[in-house]
This record gives sequence, C-alpha cells and structure tokens, in this order.
Amino acid sequence: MIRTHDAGTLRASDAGTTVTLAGWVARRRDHGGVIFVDLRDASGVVQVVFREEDAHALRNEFCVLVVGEVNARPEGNANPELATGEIEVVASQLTVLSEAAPLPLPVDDTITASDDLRLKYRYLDLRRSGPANALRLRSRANQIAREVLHARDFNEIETPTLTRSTPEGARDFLVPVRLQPGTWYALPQSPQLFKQLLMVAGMERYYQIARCYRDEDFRADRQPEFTQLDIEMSFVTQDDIIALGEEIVSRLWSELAGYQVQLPIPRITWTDAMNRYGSDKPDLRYGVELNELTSYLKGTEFRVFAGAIAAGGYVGAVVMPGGASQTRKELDGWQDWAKARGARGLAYVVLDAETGEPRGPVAKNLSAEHLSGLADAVGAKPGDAIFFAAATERREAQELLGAARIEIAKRSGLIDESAWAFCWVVDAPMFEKTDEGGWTAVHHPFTSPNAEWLDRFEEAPDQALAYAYDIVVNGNEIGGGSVRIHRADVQSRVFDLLGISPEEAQDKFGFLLEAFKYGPPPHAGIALGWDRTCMLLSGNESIREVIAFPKTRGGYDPLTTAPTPITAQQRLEAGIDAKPKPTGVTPGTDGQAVPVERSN
RNA sequence: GGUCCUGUGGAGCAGUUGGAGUGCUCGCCGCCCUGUCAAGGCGGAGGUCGCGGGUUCAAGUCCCGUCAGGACCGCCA
Repeated sequence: MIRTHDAGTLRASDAGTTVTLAGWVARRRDHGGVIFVDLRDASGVVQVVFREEDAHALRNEFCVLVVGEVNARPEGNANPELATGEIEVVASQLTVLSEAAPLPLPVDDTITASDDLRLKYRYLDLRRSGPANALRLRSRANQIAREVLHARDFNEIETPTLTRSTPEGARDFLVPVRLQPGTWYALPQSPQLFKQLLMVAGMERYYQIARCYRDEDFRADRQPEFTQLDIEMSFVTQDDIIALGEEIVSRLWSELAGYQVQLPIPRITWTDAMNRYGSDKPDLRYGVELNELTSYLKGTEFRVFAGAIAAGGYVGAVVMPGGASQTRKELDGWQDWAKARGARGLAYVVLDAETGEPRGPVAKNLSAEHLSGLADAVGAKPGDAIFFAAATERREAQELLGAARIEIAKRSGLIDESAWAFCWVVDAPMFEKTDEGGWTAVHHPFTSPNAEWLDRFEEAPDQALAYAYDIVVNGNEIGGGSVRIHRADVQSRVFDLLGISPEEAQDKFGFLLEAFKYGPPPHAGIALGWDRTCMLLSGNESIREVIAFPKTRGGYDPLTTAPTPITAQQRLEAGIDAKPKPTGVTPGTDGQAVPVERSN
C-alpha cells in the first residue's frame, strides 16, 4: 500500500500520528498563505492543510499523495458535519499522482446532472457518495444473502448464459454461433430450467446471483439485463420457501434499512388482493380499498353499469377522501388519466361536503334509491369523491380502480414514505385466457397446481389455483416463485391445456422432460428481483442507481456507446446471414445442435 | 407501437406578448488573501439556444419533422 491510513477513518485519537494518505481533491479553499484541501478516498473525507505554495496548483479531482501529521484542529475550528471534523492533516509533502482535466460534470453530492451525462461519465458520478454508497449497499446485500443461504447449506452454482430460450414469455436476446452458422444461442431470461435440472441432479439446495436478459422495452425499474437472487430447493413445501424468503428479507431490511420486518409477513390471496386493491402487488401503506357494487347496482338504468352487470361483469368503486373539493378541471383530469391507460373514462360522484348530497354527471343517471345508499355502500363521507369502473372482465375494471387507488394516494398525500408494508400474495391463478381464446400460464408452465386443483384444473382453468407466491413491499413485487411440477403426467396435462403439443414440448424443453423421467424430486423455488430490492433498500427510485454501468431507456450505454455496428468481417464470421438448412432430424431431440427456425 | 415532459456557454436553471445571445448559481482561467469547510474579493474567457424545415419584417420563443434523454401505457415477472 502506498498509504498508511484511510482518510475518512482518522479521529482525534490519531493526533500526533504522521500519516500518508492517497485520494482525490474533493474541494480546495485557497487563502493564499494557507490552503485547505478536502482529501477524499473510499473511506470518506479529511481536511488537509497546506502552508506551501505547491498546493496552489491543485485542482478538483487531482489524484494526490499527501504525507502529514494529524493535528487536533485549532479551538473553534472543528467541523461537526464531518466524521473527521475534529482533526486535520498538516501536510509536509505533496505528490500529484495524476492531474484531472476540467470536469464535464460536478463531482459534488449537492449537485445533480442529467441521467445520460451521469452515465457517460459514470466513473465520475460514482465518486459521489450517494451513487457510490448505492453500489456498496448492493455489495452488502449480496453478502447477507450468501450468509443466510450458506448457513442453510445452499450451494452457489453458476448456470450458462449462452443457452437456449427458457419459455418465460419475453423476447430473447440472441447470439450468433460462428461454429454452426445459422444457429443462435439465447441469453437466459432466468435460470429456471437449469435450476430445476440441478434439483433432478440431487443438489437439493441451489442459489445464484444470476444475470438475466429480456429484450423488452425498459422502464425506471427495468433494464435489458438485470439480476435476480435465484433459489431452488428440493423436498420442500410452499411454506418452507416462504420462510426462507422471509429470513432473507428480514435480514436485508434490518441490516441495510434499519427496519425490523414483522414476521411472519402477512399473506393475502391473489383474489383478495384483486378484490380489495385492484392489484396483484398491492401497496398496503394506505387504505382506500375497492368496493364491489355489482349486486348493489343491480337494476340500474345507467347503461355503462347495466351493460357490465348484464354481461356477468363487475362494477366497483374507490373513494377519494376529500375528493369533492377538486375543481371541475381536476375531475376532468381524471378522465384524461383514465383514457391514458386505455379506459373509456372514470365515472365519478362527489358528495357535497355540507349535505352529503351526491352530485356530478353520473349522479343524474342513478336512481334515488341507488344514490341514497351509495355513500354507505362504499364507505364514503360527505366531501369525498367516488370513482367507478365497470367492465365485462372483472379484472379489467379492478385494475383500473387499483390504478386509481394508487393515484388517489399520491394526489392526496396518503403515502407514508417512511413505512415498509410487506405481504405475500398467494394462491395465484394457474391460467389466464389469451386473446385467441386459449389459455396461457400466469407464472410459467412448470408451476404446480395446488393440492385442491392438482387432479382437476382442466375442469375450470380460470379458477384453478397454483402454488405460486409473490413477495410485495410498498406496491413493488420484489420476488416470486412457485412449487414446480415434478410429475410427468401433470406436466403433460398442463401442456395439453396450454395447447402445447407433445412435439412442441419436446422441441422446446425436451431435455427437461427427459430429465424428469429419472426420479425428479418435488421442488420449489423463488427469485428475488435483486436490482429492485437494492433500489428500495437504498431509497432510490430507479434501478439504474444500484447498477454500476446501466443502460438508458433505449438500451444504449452512453459510456461505451454500445451497441455498435459490426464490421463486414464480423458479420461474415458470425454467420448471421446464413440460411437455416433443412434437416430430417427433429430439432433438439438428440442432443445435437441443429438449425432451428424460431417461433418468436 | 402509443401518450406526455425536457433539450439554452463545461454543469444546473431562468428567459415575460415573437423584437439584438439577455440573465442567475456553480465550474473554468488570472490576480489578491494565514483558519476555511458549498471560503471570500476583483477581473476574464466560454454560445450555431439538440438538428432540419416552415410561418413572419423579425423565432430560443409559434408550427411540422427528426434525434437524444426522461415518465407512463402497451409489452415485460
């Protein structure tokens, strides 16, 4: 080491010690005869005092080596804002290790730059304490997860990132294969199939901090490559996985957020979550629950509601406390808000703050009877606003109300930003209808029906429930998992229902079905969205903050300028333009890579 | 694929009714300064208002297109 001490660790007890420090010039205050330099390294900042002219040439972010003596600061000059504020280092020797050009963005905790500039100069951005601490927190989170899992005899096992697609639904990133032109690897969307194979292999307890790839549009909480803490166990039930998830989460929150999670974390069924909150990831930091009015409003002549009721649909409402005081413009704004999410509008009734009398466009369409009991039916008080949604598809109307509920909480300031509200959402449905009238797996096709539905999910696919569970905090899904199917007969029945032919199943994941011939153990698992978890733990609002070198929304990396075009030579070698050769072999059945025309 | 917001010296912003590239804070360069800690004082440099077109006597400002960034919907666990 070329230094003897870390700058941020020096304290009054070090007074009198001669130290050698190395770091960056965070700030300089040049008084002519005396020059103060805040020297920053990974441990923090300390004030260095120069009385020699040579420090005059120092500029921000010069990398320097300083020899000096730790002194208590003169009376009245301590800085209580700094951990090192009681002392300073009086420099006797200065070496400039490297100079810094004028900075393209300020390296300063009090100043923010635009996102793309921060990403282009991410290495400067990360010299700031906030961004740096987010990465350090993530490192700690990794360590905590490993501690918990190794204490329980888990094995950390790496699975391939050049593989074939896992059938999770999203678009794959593809990699051309030089040795077999016209064939392609897919980057994994998750290690799902490999971890199940590891269960067949008898590893029993697997985990991996796994990089996953999905070629879909990005968001503040979505990047093309992301990380999950991926876990799988054999010979366990749903409750075992939930207990494990709770231990990890409670350790993370207690050590990194200073919050003691109350265990066990409450569970809510998927159906209850939809009925009460209009979401499968409900934010439980506030109330404002949905109220179903399908039977209450039976017989109404208001066409929007009557139509939904007649079609066996759903009518419901959510109350905005104090919402009656909104201006006409604000109330109209809700219509635009609803239309922006693809709804026709958001019907509303406001209750007069004095009399409680219902008013508004919809009130004119409701009978006196329906109006008189409305406030009680939805639990509204005078001065409140009531928003309605109606649809033939129950879920569609509930999701609109659920989104309105969140918007109400935001606009009315109902959210306690310091709160952590955890829940498990359990008993998720197995299947949902596709636009084509078939069925698709809500989770993935290896999710097991629960005991009640195992033998008869075909009877009512829309009602069949899975051993699937998501962990939710403050309206963010931070993890999800399921008990997997380990019986070949159940798996083929699920494929049947999903309209996956035996040939197609064989083509897509024949290797897994083959493995399941050889005594697969019952197994279950969970994956925690690691970026999102670290984002929440660090109090950030974008996962980019907990990723060292993230990409922008367009999948662009301003730092390396990736992605880039390739040369003609690379293109030729990669075999990108090779035409798939016709072949007599059924793809994927004999362990031999053969050209395959991809279905998506 | 859709809706919305943003783009002005190196950074962050303001820029009124369309009237000269105007302003603010920080940074940068020079000088002064021995106790500051977001140091202070004086002086200075730095601009094709993202790009292209249009309207107009006149465009940073209005219109169209386009590029980049961001938020949301679709999509995506």
